[in-house]
Amino acid sequence: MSKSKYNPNGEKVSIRDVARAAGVAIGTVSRVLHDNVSVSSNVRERVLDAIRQLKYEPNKIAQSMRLGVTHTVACVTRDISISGFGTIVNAAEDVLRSRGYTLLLAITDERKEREIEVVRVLTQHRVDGIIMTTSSEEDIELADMIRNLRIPVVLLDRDIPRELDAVTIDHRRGTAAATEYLLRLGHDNIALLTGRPSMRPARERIAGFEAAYAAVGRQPNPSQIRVGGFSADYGFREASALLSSSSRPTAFIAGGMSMLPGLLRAINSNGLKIPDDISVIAGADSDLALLMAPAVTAVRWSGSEEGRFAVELLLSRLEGHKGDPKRVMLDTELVIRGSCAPTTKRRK
Amino acid sequence: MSKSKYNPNGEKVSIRDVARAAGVAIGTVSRVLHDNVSVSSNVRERVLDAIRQLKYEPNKIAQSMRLGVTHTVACVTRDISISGFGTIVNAAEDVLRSRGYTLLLAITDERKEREIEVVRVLTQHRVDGIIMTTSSEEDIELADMIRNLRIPVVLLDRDIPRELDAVTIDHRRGTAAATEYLLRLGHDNIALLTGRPSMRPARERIAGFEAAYAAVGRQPNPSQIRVGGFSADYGFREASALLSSSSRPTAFIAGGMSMLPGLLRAINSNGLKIPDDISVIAGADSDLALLMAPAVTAVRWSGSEEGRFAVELLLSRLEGHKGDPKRVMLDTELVIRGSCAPTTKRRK
DNA sequence: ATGAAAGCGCTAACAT
DNA sequence: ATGTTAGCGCTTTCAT
Repeated sequence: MSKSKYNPNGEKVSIRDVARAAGVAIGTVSRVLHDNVSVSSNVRERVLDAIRQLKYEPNKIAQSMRLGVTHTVACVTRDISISGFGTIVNAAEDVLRSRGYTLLLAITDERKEREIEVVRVLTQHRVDGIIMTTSSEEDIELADMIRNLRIPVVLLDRDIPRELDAVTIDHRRGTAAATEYLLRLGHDNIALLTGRPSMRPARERIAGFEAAYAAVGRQPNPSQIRVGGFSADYGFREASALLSSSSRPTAFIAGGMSMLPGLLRAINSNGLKIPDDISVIAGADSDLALLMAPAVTAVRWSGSEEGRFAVELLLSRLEGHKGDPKRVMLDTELVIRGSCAPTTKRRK
Repeated sequence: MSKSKYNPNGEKVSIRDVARAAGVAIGTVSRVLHDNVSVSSNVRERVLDAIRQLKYEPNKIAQSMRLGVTHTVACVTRDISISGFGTIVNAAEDVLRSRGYTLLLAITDERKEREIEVVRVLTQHRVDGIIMTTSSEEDIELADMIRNLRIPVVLLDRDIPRELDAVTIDHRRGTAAATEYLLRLGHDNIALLTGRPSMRPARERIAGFEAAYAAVGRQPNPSQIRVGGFSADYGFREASALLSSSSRPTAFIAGGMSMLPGLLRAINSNGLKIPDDISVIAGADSDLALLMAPAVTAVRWSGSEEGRFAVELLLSRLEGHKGDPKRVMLDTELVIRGSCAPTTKRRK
């Protein structure tokens, strides 16, 4: 059979083997592979047959080498065991695949050294572009490294470096709406748990929080704004501390993707009941928020859109689009559920 | 400055540019790159300098071309917005990175055509190995396709094709323990919601379910075993149907990674209370299970270990290990929380 | 210790 | 319409 004839050891079959089997030159094989017009249907058939016989798969490594593009895009992010991130990556993969790209994934654990190392390796792999979150927008070394990249980069929920495209979330409006809602329910001691202001999502949430207070002529108590990290553990620690402090908040805003679990743990272990003892708003929606009893009021946006837009921005650059940095900001919506109660109704 | 001298357009810098800048042959540059002994410290320094000056990054595409390996591994899975899958992929990426590999990710949505297409593309990218779940262990075409791959494949929670390495989970024991526990609480009408038996996790759960019944000399009612899919939606639909059937179960086992959300939705919308009206066990642990009030009793295993073992098996093959298929089965543990009550205590 | 050169698989420019 | 060939960046063998 032709397989043993032209590819005796069952080894890797190359375009050369196909050419030999079809009795044509390799250039011709390449032509049929790329639907190039100038090839007779007779020859085309023979080549296609040989390809099937030999189970030939074009070598994209060699193509990349020759063409200077790899048709790969990397996504660099903190932790995809957080389902919000998974949703973004999922959506990104979907549109990338449908456009002929393959996704490389790198997890950074929000650590700068990892981010730098990982981007270096991706550069060596000659990915065509990168979609990423960074652990800090203030770090010069990080910013320089990204800026000096020779390939387009799209930021996820970051807006520095300014010269890059980015898709961001309107956390400011989301958090303002959440705060306003709590204020209207009579809460005047609201705690905001979020990450470090060196990251946009935290900055924006804080700004929204303060804006809502300002809109009613007040100011939040700075000690009720906790800005140490986006992790569930941080949420747990700070919530625990606040709950046992003398000025215990009557409401919490969990300003991060994985902060609600930590906050709930703290509330549970204090034996508090939502919403009777304490009101809660999640700064990101999740199954957990939706399915708790009572369900948790949440600031919602579409992670799928976030992923999709990021890819669109990137692909547009890869297709040669020049011009100023593009920013896409996604709306947020306050989904009111059962986790907040008016203060007047509160027992004690 | 040397940058403009040797790399005038600020374009891609190659080993040739480095060689020129250092005044040596490209072979020599390659030698210092690979810590090859035979290079004088004098020359080595000059080369290293040039590399720094030019910000040279070796081209892994060219290396792959030359060496025939890409140092990339793909993970092919259903949906990483499910946090259980994210945990596996996270862990896999971590050990891959630490061993010098880069992860490619492909999402299949559990659809056969996608699995086939995606594996073809990954083959073209010449990934060194693949870690994957398949949508069916009975599909001949799928099995053949995987078997004919020229690279090592490690299955995640599947055991067919038999000739492949795999890491599996002891769902049988986990589900048996869950069932036994419910039986001991007095439940005799337990529903099992799980996926199609063409996938190992479903088969094993059913087997465990039946084994636990058999151990007390009974048999489950076949109509209480629903085996149509692993999705939250499926869980919701079947749970809803069962809850409004004449022989409403007194307990549910949600046998899948994302089935608990669906089940809880159904229970909520029926206005039922856990555990008073209905007992629930999750077939996989999650934040949701942990943080519900009451917390949901769950069958737990380590997704991180699953990901890590899968990579270890794969790397061992990549390092040349021959021999029979290796199987690693991870233990499960029934974590008892507050979502199950004895039947005698049930109101009604 | 270092240089020179072949060749990995492919595409595209150039011949015919 | 088809064949031939240079060259993408690299590693490694063979000289020297």
